[in-house]
Amino acid sequence: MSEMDGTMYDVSLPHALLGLLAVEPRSGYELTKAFEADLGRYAWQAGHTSIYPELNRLLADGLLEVTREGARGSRTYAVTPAGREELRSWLLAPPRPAGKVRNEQVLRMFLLSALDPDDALTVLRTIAEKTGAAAAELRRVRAENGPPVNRGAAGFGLLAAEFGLRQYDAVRGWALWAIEQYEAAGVGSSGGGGPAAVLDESRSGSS
Amino acid sequence: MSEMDGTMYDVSLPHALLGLLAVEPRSGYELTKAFEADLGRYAWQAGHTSIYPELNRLLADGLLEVTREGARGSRTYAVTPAGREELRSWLLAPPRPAGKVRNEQVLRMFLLSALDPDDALTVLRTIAEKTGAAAAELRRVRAENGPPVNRGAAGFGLLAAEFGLRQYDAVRGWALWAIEQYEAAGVGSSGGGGPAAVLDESRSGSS
DNA sequence: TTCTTCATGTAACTAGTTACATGATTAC
DNA sequence: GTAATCATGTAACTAGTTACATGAAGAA
Repeated sequence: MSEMDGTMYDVSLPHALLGLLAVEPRSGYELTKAFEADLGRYAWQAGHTSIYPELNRLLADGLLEVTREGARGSRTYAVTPAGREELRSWLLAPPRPAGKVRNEQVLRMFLLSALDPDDALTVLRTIAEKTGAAAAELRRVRAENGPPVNRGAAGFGLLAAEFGLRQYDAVRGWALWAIEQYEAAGVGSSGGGGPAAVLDESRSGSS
Repeated sequence: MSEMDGTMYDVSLPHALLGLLAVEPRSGYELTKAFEADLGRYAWQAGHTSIYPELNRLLADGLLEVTREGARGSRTYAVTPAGREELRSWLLAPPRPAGKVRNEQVLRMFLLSALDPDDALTVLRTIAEKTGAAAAELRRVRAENGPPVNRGAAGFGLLAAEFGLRQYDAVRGWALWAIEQYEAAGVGSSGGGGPAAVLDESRSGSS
């Protein structure tokens, strides 16, 4: 094997698993669902094909233990003291500057300035609309039945919902601001040319 | 080869490159720096070892062309009409629900509920502090010399800076909110026990 | 008994990183 | 001439995805 000497784990899937299991012991199958519902929506995604091997690795490393073997071969995992310590030290350690970011949504936003202004406005309006709807939906769900998901698992759902909400609002606010900038620059009515240059002076007009 | 029939590209590195080059033709080296400075900070990261092969692929696909060959073997790439069209259709296409998210920072926040409240508060305070400082710095830089980076390349820097700012503020706001929740639940003074359960009722106290 | 869901796994592939390697140009 | 930076690349590895595969348990 290669799970050796108590190693670094600067990766994150293992910590996501430790975190979910620290809140509440679960089986691999349940973890898979948790990723689809909770974590996967905002923070980290993983399919069962990543999860199961990782669980076995964490087990071999002594960070997890099997607390129950149920029907059709299911195993319920719980975090060991060593696992708790690993999670704690990872969370308390200073994350590398700004952390790893790879967000397709954000990428799309940034590439807007490469589009011609009319297209950019279309995209911005869609973003504003979608994030507005998503935020409203989240608010509705939360108001109706408290923590939207994971009701049994305490704070997780609350923190996540609030974070998602603020995130949506921030993105929507940005989109609306960007639309204003474009419109103030006279796009959409006066045709191309002069003042649009504020946000997009260097497009070569090609194609 | 395998760059065949005008294919799907639901990936994103190629689009990031097309986007940057649509704003302004650059060499692979310059793109690498742009990823470090601009895009890489918020949206997508890539090292030169991913970029160069990808440029060659896009070139072979006819989405890019070499417009200049400079000193020590440098090639300046520009987007072809086909490339512009590819970028445009990708940006206008409806992104898959919520987009791919894999953000380590966000993961850390979510796992907070797995920590005991005192540790969680420490992390939250650090987050609030760090994002506050980052936002202040961004504001300062922007106020001083307009678009912080990429001054020659038009709107990109402006949109990015504003987005980053709102993002920082949102995260900071969330962290402060979360701190309030924990404190309202009586953590940090009254010791563990009763009301802390609001945010963390199910920690099994094990170890 | 058939279909669905639960529950786990392997194999092949894709994307991206780290480490290694090379050479040209500019600054001192 | 020596060091730093510009500029590109290859090879080996890691992480994660998709497709494939299996079987048990419960519902119809």
